[in-house]
Amino acid sequence: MSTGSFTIDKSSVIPLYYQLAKIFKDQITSGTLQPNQSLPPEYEIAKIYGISRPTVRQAIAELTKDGFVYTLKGKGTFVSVPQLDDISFELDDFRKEIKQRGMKLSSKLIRVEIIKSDAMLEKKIGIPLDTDCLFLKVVHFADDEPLVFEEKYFIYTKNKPILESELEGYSLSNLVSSQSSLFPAMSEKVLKVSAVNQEEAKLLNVELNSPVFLVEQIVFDIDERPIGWGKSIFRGDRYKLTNFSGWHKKDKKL
Amino acid sequence: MSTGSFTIDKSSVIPLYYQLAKIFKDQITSGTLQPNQSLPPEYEIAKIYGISRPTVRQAIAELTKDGFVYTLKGKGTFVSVPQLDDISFELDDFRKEIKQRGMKLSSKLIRVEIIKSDAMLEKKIGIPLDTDCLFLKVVHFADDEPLVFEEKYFIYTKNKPILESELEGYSLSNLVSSQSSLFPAMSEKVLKVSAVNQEEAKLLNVELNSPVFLVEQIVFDIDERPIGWGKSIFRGDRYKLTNFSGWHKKDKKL
DNA sequence: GAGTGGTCTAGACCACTCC
DNA sequence: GAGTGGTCTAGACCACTCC
Repeated sequence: MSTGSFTIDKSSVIPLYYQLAKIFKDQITSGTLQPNQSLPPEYEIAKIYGISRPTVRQAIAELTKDGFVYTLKGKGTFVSVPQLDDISFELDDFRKEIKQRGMKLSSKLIRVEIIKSDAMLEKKIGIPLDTDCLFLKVVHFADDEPLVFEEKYFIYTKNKPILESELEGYSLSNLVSSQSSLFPAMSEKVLKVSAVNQEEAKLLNVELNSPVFLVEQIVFDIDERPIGWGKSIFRGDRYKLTNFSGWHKKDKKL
Repeated sequence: MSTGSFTIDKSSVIPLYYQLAKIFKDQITSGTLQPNQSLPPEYEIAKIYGISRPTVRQAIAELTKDGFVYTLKGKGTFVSVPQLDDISFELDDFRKEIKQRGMKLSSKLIRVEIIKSDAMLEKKIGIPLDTDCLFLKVVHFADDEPLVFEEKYFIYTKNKPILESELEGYSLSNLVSSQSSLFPAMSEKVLKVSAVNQEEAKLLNVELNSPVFLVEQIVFDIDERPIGWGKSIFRGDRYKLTNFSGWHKKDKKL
């Protein structure tokens, strides 16, 4: 079973380094090159395919980035063993996701107020006492079905009028950008499981104690000072996080 | 507040491209260079710092990889806007994690048998009917507290004797490697939330209906044929997944 | 047509590994 | 000391963007 040509076409519009990387990828995924086996030295690869060493290095950089090979200084370049046992999950912004599925996205502001940060906010997040903050509760719907419930606190430094429509649909870091003069530079998110309380059950239209995803987010400015905090609850019966690892689907996102 | 030198030291042991990348990183994180602002053209950067264009390009490749800048062909190189609203969670192999925390890891094999794959396995995973499979149930403990409950099915092609100790502690892809002649090349994992049933509650020593993380994994061979399936239940009161994104902690793992 | 990043060459010297 | 990848130079030509 041949998965591709083993020669380089110098007249092709496809870059030489890309053609070379493809050749090695094919040899690795077809088993011709086994894990931990070494590739020929760079100067040799250059000689074999009639190209320069920098071009060979560019191909190897590509293969390294995609996790197919690793290099050891002074020793050589070797085929990687695929990493399958780490879990790395990704969840795009749920607003994007709902729209991508062609569903109607809507949001409802349950509550909004300007508060002074209290001892809880100071202790839990590190926002200094008596700082002006906005506090929001929002429910997000897809095709009129409630899917996500969010509570957010963030430092509020602008004195411009607040538009409800601006508060409903924005993510925490967008809210901080638009409603304060602070610049969100870093974010920490923690994913937990939880069982819904009475308020959450009612807002999300699920039974009391239903299992849900709980994401707690803290947004920091460039000096690592916390400037916002959010809690999002995703219905467990409607959400899952999927992860692919290994060789095949790697270029999915490239 | 100066976060570093703005000149390159050619006599330093630190590579020139790395020094140059550091200069731009400092300017970006300090706000001297704002998001979407352009860097000088490559030939100009080369002239300014007295280095060659390939070295400048190596620095820019580094900055691109770390998410600080992006390039547009024919237009230039620009400072990125930090991406904060994607969720990407990572959970290392839980065995590694428990050991890293200095806790005692142990595993208990609840059940093991050789079965022929049935209609459920064929439908759910795609393993052909009547294929020899191993079926396992294992509970993993940290300091004698049950934390994870796993059920696994995978194709069994070797006829060598099975050692219980080999089955207890291995991850699904390691099990497939060691107990069959198949080569796991890709893995799909889905993370869900769930509430424990009676059996799971008893084994994990939690109350009935407690919320838990549920990870379903399918392992594929190089031709994308499924060769193993696993379900892992992580106690919700003991597990969380943490994620950092943005500019600062980026080099954490490099 | 001027400006930009993308690709490629043919060299050079270095630090590291392994004997 | 031989072999290897890491860094760096000084050029060349190209496709693309924008006018």
